[in-house]
Amino acid sequence: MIDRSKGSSNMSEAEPGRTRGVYGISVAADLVGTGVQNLRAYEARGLLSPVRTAGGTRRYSADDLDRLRRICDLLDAGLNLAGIAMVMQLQDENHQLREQTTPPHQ
DNA sequence: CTTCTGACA
DNA sequence: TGTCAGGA
Repeated sequence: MIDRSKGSSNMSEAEPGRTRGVYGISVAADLVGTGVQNLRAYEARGLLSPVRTAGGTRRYSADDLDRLRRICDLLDAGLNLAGIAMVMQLQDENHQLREQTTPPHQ
């Protein structure tokens, strides 16, 4: 099926390479080389937070795709979904903290 | 496309 | 435990 409501030949739109690059779940699954069912399992474990459209379809941004890649790498490293979830949480906390406060460097 | 349940390595 | 497969 591949529901792509976006991407209607809209060149006039600004093109932020991150956070707004939307992909269908099938495209994201193909990109990471896994099935759509696995992507849902990752989201259920809190490894990802894809934007949900009004239709209920998931929209995977480039950032989410990068996160998926990290998941695959950590999974190959021998970690389970729970361990990856912790890594993701800590990484997200660190990212937010870095943007909020001034880096304690010098 | 979504959700859930079941089975296999 | 994680992945694959089927049906609603």
